Amino acid sequence: MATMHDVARLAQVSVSTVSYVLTGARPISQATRAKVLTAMAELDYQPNAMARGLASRRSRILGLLLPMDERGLGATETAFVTGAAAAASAVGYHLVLSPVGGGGDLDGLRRLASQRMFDGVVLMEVQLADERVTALQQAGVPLVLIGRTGDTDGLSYVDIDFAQTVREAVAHLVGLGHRQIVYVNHSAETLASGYGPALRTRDAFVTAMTGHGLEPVMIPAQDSAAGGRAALAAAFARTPDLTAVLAMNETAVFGILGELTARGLAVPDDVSVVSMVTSPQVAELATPALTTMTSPGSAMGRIAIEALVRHLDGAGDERHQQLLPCALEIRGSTAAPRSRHTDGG
Amino acid sequence: MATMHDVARLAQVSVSTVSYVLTGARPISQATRAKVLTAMAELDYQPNAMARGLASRRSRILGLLLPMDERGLGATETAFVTGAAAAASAVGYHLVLSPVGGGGDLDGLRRLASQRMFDGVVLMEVQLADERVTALQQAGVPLVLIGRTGDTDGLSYVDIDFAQTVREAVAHLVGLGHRQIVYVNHSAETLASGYGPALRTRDAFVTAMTGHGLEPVMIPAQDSAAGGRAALAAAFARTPDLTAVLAMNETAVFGILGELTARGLAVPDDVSVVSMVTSPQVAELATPALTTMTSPGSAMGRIAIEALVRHLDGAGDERHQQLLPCALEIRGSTAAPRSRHTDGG
DNA sequence: CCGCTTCGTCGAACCGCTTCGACGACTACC
DNA sequence: GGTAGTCGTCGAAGCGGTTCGACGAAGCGG
Repeated sequence: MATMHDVARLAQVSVSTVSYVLTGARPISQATRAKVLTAMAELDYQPNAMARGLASRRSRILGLLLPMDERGLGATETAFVTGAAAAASAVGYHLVLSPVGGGGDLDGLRRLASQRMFDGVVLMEVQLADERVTALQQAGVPLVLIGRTGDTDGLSYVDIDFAQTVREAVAHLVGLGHRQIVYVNHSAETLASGYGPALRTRDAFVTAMTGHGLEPVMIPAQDSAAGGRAALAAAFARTPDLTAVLAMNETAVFGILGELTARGLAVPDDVSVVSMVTSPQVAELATPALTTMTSPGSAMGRIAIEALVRHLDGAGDERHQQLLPCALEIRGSTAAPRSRHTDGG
Repeated sequence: MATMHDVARLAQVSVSTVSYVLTGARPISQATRAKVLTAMAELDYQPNAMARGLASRRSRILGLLLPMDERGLGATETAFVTGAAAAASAVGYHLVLSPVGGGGDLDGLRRLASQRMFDGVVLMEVQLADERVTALQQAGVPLVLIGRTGDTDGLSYVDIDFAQTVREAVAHLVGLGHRQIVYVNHSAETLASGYGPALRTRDAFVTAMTGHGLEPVMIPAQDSAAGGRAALAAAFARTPDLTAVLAMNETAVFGILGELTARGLAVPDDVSVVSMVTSPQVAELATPALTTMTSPGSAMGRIAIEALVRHLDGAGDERHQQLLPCALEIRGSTAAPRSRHTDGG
């Protein structure tokens, strides 16, 4: 491995000159620059990342903190992670995937932050009240959240615009003529734990339905196919003439579809289904393919990283707060309701 | 941020003594150790990762090189990545997710390797003939492959035992009484490009079927639901009385299921389906849930990292070569064939 | 009681880069 | 033509650790 000294010697200049050629921190004449560049090429020189990081106090490494308690990432999260990795790589940063124990491991987090390995971090799966955020802030690490806390004062975040997403989804169904729409949310425990997406979509659903003069019927469901089945059964018990299901639960939605088929109901002729915050790949797995509110997973990853890097490179300490809506993608699982009951109620 | 000097001053010892307390490279008396530890606690000292990396020439960072050309990772790859991240974190290493341009970007790879940022790397999606492997070897980076090249001499790798996996899958179907089994593989282009899993399962399928005295019928399919549909149509054209499908293509298998339903055929009563190298989460999305050869994604990630770290920490330069079979998990998509043709040919 | 190890600690030399102050050589302006 | 800036370059001092050689104090066999 050639070092800067080797390059300097070969080019007959000082080390600092080599450094300035590399960083552009000071002007260098064309002639000198050429000499140095030639020497670098000849020696196949690559700057040592650790040395650079130590001297400049910038590691050019970003941390992606993800909770590891869950049983694996969903398609949306995966898209987010790869989008973030690609974006980081594109701007010359490295991205460390750092699984952190869910919640309890605050000390571990602080230790991580104090090692000065990360120039900044992206924190995933933020809860409404999240002590990790304050821990990280106190450690002085530049921070971008995915999701957001209740109080976002002085914080940078990127999140899904759940209100807008739900509004559009409901508008789509109502526009098709649906009146009996049931919302299948995450489980009651998840709601109770303060999981932002579940709470925000719940509120948004109530608002949207009420706005259309309709009754907001909501059913919780476990994150599993069985949970979806059970939820659909519960939905029919409560609203026998439902014609549409809005689901917030990638896993449960397939159970819903299965249960629908088992009951001899066709999608979309008897019941329309919209799956929210869902990736196209998953949507295509169903037959018919699911109409979804497509999650901007990869874009969110990119935007989060770009915001973080902008904050690091630029001197400004502006906060980046952005909400991204999910895009309605109409596939085969939604249609006008078959006029079973023309006007009853 | 307190430094080692601060700790040394407070504990009234030299910096090197503090270092020895930390690394254990030399014996330190109980009394001194206690003084140092107390000082560290008082100052809330955390060693600087960059400085340590520079001085020790060990960054404690591992690279996970994944091709970024594809449209996102599947569930199996995701499990692999998270498994690797968890394993790295457990042994005190960091894991950098490094998307590298597929194939052509050899120079970028070399540059990456020369930066000495990674103590070692895990290379995913290895092709049968993969120049990235030699590039990395020449750069002198400790390396573990996921998948394997044609010639694995002197290389460490972890891969799926495709031969064993296919043998078990076929045995399962044959054991149920199936005789007309069609194998749906990846696309012809993928085969032609030298994609190991596709080639190895192809060969294994021929061997397994021939071993049972059966004819190995194989159909390629694009990696999409539509591809699965087309493949199934082709399969029926070629083998009208097929009773079982063995699929090597997580995406296509859902198209196959859809097409089966469209043709009025029930799973598993009319046609049994086994999906290979598939995660349980995906299996549960289908109705009925798919019988799979479950991919050991997370375990592979863990094993790869552990092998790499063992190689780094231990002095030994033994190679780690390991094949992991997929486990047969019987769910609802396989059953004995309905005796449509009792014995016909 | 002497010479030899072993133990515990220190000081100093790096690791390979960035960055600051200094300085000679020009250019520019009055 | 003297003074004041720029420009281009150099030397040296870090950045915060690790690690090696050295050395005094014990411990030990003869």
